[in-house]
Amino acid sequence: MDMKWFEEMEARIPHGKVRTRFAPSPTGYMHVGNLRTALYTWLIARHQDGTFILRIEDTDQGRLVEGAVDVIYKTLRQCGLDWDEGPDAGGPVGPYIQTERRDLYGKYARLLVEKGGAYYCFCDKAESAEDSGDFTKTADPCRDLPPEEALKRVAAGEPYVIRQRIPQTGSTTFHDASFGDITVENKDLDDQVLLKRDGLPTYNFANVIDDHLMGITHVVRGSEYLSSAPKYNLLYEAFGWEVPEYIHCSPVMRDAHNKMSKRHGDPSYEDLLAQGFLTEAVVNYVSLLGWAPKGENSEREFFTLRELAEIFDLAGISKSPAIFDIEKLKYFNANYIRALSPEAFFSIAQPYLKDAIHAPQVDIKLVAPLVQGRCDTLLDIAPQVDFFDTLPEYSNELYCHKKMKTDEPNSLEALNAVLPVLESLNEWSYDAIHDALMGLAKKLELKNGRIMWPVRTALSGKAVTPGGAVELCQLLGREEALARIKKGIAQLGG
RNA sequence: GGCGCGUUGGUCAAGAGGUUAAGACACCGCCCUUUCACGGCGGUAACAUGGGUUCGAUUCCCAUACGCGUCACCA
Repeated sequence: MDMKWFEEMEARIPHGKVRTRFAPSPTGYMHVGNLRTALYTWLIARHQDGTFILRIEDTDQGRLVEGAVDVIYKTLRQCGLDWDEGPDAGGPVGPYIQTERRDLYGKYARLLVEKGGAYYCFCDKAESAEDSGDFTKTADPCRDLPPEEALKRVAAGEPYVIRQRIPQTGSTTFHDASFGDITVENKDLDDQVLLKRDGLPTYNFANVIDDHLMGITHVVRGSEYLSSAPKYNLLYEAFGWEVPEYIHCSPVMRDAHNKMSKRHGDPSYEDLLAQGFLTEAVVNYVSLLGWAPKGENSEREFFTLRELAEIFDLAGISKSPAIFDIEKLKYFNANYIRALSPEAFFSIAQPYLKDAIHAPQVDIKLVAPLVQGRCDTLLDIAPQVDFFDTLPEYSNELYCHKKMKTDEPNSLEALNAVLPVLESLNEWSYDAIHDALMGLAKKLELKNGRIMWPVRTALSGKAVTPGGAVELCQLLGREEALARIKKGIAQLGG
């Protein structure tokens, strides 16, 4: 055994700073839960001015999806989760793609056999993977094979796996940053496979090796790995390595019983963008699913990524699962949309506006500020502005509003009074229209609403519009506005 | 089934033995307003259950219930 090589590997490991890693399997898209794991992992690193590493776990070639790695890159970049080391960025402890590290794992597995922490197993799959009723630790005949004999059979080309040798007695205590100490009896742990028959490592083994070799100080992962965690300690112990801090996160749920999943039609990060959500809102909301700021910040909910990095604290991570609530996401999104500068909003909203408004005289740049404060998602824009292109069919009941004190007859009167006033306007500007309409109300000694409501109704054919009568007049342009008022008069029987 | 973990309003959650048990979303009401929305103000609504420990338990311990995870040569 070439101990020199192992020493060199050890020598590469950086020490002293916090190092975290996000280690996704490239399966095609980023679920919300994945995104949250990436976020927490990144936050832990950035909070302590540490290093964030991207590692691709692609040992399961069967599940590989074309282009999936690009989705990961793209998502992390969009979310602002920059990585310091990774497949593309390089770094001192590469390669950062597991299939490019495959030779490593066998060497470490054999090293572990020498150290007594593992053994060769020649059993058939069926022989040790017990599926009878009560399941206990496998009584593997290979466990007690004399080393020389095992080596001889390996040399003879007999197929084998390498299993972890777990003590028959005693117990192992594993520490997790949010779950605390978890103690299990060693007899309840089974001799898991470390190196598969094909020579590739299992996830559990590759993880430990890579995390150690990459100098990872904080391991963030899903709570589904909690039960296998004690075995990790035994592995580290057998190698004589330092155990990193573990942070297990409970899942993001779609409801009380099910995890969010593509299968159930739950949205991935990309889906959410397509549904008109802003990245910043998604990131902010997701950060709060399973984590809450402590102390003085415990009543705050809106945070930029920078602010999160500053205050992120392991103590705030929750042990119980959190249900993803699209309504609350909408609330965050609406707030982020409103907080945008008018220019920023316009550039984001432009495609949606262009898609919905084709009438040439309508200036979408003026429509934008009217809708900015009125949508939860970008998808809410189109249905609000559809009346600009064509006046919808509407019922005269729309003219009746109790609070405005309007009904069909007095709406007709109002429109009849408004028409000549607007027709005689020589300047079709917001101020001119506004003054004319308000002046008319005053002159007739009517509440503003008595004039404004019928006008807005005639112009839009809707009960709810972005902007009021004046804005709509201005945006529709003289010709179209007057035509719609005439249409209203006609429809009211005038 | 064994083992592990979890359980504060519909949802996200603060709280760490003594509190009128925060705050936010949603919901309802009022105000503002040329509509709606926004905004402001207010309201409804919670410690899974049973035993301990304690002068006192949402908080600590033990059961029970329910839920989730895991028990692969998948990750």
